[in-house]
Amino acid sequence: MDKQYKPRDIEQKIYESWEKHKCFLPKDSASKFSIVLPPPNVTGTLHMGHAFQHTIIDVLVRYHRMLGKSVLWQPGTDHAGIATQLVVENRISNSGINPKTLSREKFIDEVWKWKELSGNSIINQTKRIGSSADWSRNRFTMDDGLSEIVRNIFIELYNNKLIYRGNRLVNWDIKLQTAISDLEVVNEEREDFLYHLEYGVKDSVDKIIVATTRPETFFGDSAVCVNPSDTRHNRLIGKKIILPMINREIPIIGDDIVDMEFGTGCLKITPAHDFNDYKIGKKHNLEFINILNKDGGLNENVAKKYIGRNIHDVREDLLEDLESLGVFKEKVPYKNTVPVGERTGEVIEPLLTNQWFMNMNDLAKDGIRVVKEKKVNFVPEHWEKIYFNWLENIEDWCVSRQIVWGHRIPAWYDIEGNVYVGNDEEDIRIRHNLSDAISLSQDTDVLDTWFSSALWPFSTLDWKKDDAVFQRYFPTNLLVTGFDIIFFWVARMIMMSLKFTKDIPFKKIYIHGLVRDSEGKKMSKSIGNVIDPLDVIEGISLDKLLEKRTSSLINDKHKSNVIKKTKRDFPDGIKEFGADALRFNFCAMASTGRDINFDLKRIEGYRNFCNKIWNASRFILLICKDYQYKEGLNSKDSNIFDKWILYKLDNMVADFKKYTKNYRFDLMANSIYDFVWNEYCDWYLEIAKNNTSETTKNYLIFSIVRIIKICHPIIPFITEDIWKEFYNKGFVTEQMLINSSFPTQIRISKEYDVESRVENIRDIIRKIRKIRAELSIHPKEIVSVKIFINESILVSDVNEHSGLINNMTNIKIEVIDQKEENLDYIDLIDENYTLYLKIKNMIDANEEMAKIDKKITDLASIVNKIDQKLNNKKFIERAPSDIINQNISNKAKIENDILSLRSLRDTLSD
RNA sequence: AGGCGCGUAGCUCAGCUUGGUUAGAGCGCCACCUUGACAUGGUGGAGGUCGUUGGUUCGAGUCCAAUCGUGCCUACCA
Repeated sequence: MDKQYKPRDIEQKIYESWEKHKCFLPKDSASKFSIVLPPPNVTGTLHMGHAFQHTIIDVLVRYHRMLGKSVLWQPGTDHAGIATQLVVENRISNSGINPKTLSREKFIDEVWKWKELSGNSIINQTKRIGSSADWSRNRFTMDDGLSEIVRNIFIELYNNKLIYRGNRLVNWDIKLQTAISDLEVVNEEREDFLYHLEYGVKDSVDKIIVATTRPETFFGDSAVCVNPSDTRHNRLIGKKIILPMINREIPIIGDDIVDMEFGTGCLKITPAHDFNDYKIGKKHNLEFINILNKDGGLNENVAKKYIGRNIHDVREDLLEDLESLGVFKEKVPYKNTVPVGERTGEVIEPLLTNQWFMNMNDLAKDGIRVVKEKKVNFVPEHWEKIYFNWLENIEDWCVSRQIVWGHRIPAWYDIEGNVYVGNDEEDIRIRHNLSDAISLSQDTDVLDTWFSSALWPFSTLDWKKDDAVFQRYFPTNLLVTGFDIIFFWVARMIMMSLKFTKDIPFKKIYIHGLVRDSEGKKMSKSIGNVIDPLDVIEGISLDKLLEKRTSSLINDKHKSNVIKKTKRDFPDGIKEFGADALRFNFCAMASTGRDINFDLKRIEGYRNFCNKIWNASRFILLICKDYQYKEGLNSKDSNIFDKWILYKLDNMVADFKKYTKNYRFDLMANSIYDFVWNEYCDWYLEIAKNNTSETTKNYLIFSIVRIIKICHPIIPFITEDIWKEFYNKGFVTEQMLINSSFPTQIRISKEYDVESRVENIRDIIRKIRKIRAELSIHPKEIVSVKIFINESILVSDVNEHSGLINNMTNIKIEVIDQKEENLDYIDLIDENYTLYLKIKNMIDANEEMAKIDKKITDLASIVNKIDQKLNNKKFIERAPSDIINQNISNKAKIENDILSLRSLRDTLSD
């Protein structure tokens, strides 16, 4: 083995060998563990969120696999309708062709071509972080099988009257020219104005002033609304006004929805272009006047000179015209929130269109019920509130999109516009008894991407296709995902599974935080603060990083800033840390919080940890070079440290179990880190150096193998590689670690008080080291130490392990049977023993005495605090006795320490 | 406007569910150490009035109330 661990040399080879040996396929076993991967977009490249999520999943998957279960991790990708279509349109544009000129079929061909070309790149990246998914079952939402399920479910929902077609107001993105979900709309706060428009009232000298943020929609107004109890205006209710330029007469109506305090107290009503006005329009039976074409151009319902102009460009011109007509009087500054398309940045227009909707009422009720009944559990639990809140206020889901990439809606129309829903044209003709003479054309819309995603847990698990697979792995055990798609995805999967499989899709939902940059900002290509997980694994030079980060900036203004920050944060680029370090880091960060700030410094720490394990293994291999390992442990010859490390390992196994159960991967990582480094390497291995007996060798191999196994789910590459060495030496029998079994507890007998005996020895060593360091004794100086002990077991332990103590502290220790009176020694007093160190004339006494005085004062103040408690009558009366005793014994211990320090001080002052 | 998080060491975070040792970890910092697994290392150390105020309690980082700061989500008054 190399002196240093080099992830580059091992990771890819190891992954290939796992695949070659088909290690990711489910084994035969009575108990199962199954999980579906939230399918990433085919457009995507692996980002930190994926890497984090996959790590968490993979830890659990590997753990359960080592428990001998039949583990299925079902992977796949999502076709991501709009996102993918945009990417492909861009590609086509870049090759000099206008994508709009391509036929639907040709365009879809192009998408498939592109999907084959790059759609699988994310899968290859996923493999780099070690995900042990069953790639033989890889699925894509547009696969034939999945598409068939999508169609069938649509048809069934339609036949059940749960899907219907309707003319409704939807969020329209004029750039994409499609409806989008309100979840894809972000509200942006903008400094804007309230525009006051003054209309003359017909057959009256009265004027009425409306306040609006969108003057350009006045072409679509069909009423002006005032509050009936508003004495300024209510007498005008029932009269009419005439809209300027288009000379349309519209009524003044009354409704107490109008806030009298706001603006002018008069509200213009545009039922076809505003969600609130839509409701008012329905209520008062107003005219719905659409003024917009699908591309955002104004239609023939507006004044002639504005026909064809884009609604987002006309405001200034229109205001000028209205001003000259004396209608526009003033504008007042107003902070407004504007709906903006998440993908395009374009202001979203509510638009009346024919769309397909899914009635969500009953589905939502079932979705709420299974979580309320704890059949499905959120981890952490509080996320269920978010889930309930959404489902309780759910509206019908607009499932149609006016794009071409996706599952085409299985509906056909005859020339009269009658709708027929069915599998294909032939199916429809048979079902509805339509002759070939009637020409049918299919709906051009496709389904919202999330429609097929909602079916993912059962559509990928061979629902209605392979009962054995479905029965075995569905429902899945767990879903791991981010809180940002609880609405988009989690809720819909639950509802659709309940509806169609009559079962929940998963028992638990582990919601993880969002990975942010080290300053807590969301990682975004347009901000230029993205860290690519592959760059952390493989490393990247500063130049390349700069290029990456500046190439997709939305705004060139930021460029210099991005360059400056990147240079500051990564002066030498990013070092190569390897997938294992990245994975360990993700586990350590996976606490209950909502945000995860990504800090490269921490990864470096975990890379070092990997190196530590590497070297510990290497050390053991060196020591046990020609050793014949004997399965099983010979406890007769083992010493207290051997027993102690077994005991600690048992705790480790128990911890791991506990932390997988409560999904505290951060505590899991910390507990492993602490044990391996601070107990195993710092103590057990150091101790073992002093005694390389056969028994010890056996314990060394036994213990490191357990550690490698326990660590494997988190850091699979390095552990598998080390395993190979152990396998070659004949120390383990299973050829591959991934197929080995997870350790169970040994439950070592408690006949020896191993922990406290080892703790005593460690304490002696720590005390000596500490005083040596504090008194600045050079490490090479051998110090004579005597120890007087008043506990028999400790006498024998110290005698037995005096060589060890000597080596670990560079002293010469001697156990004496009465207290030492020689003034050349300084003494350290403990409850069970007194240490005498011959270092008096090696040090600067005054300096040391000052240090000791400070420490005595500190300890005295703690004693003081405890005394206050103990002197408090109420404390003695009401506190439980073990707490009181704890305080008493604690006080005694500190007083002992003080005594020891005083005595040390006295010795020094002599 | 409501809802949900967060605020603990220079930085990143545990600890709060179920109140009780001298509040922990990693990184960083300081000193010393080229000790034969590892300098991606070893030994020792410094550093915190737990955002603020009040309350409950014998006892509060932990429970309650208020408040400030901060982040997110949902719904929005044109």
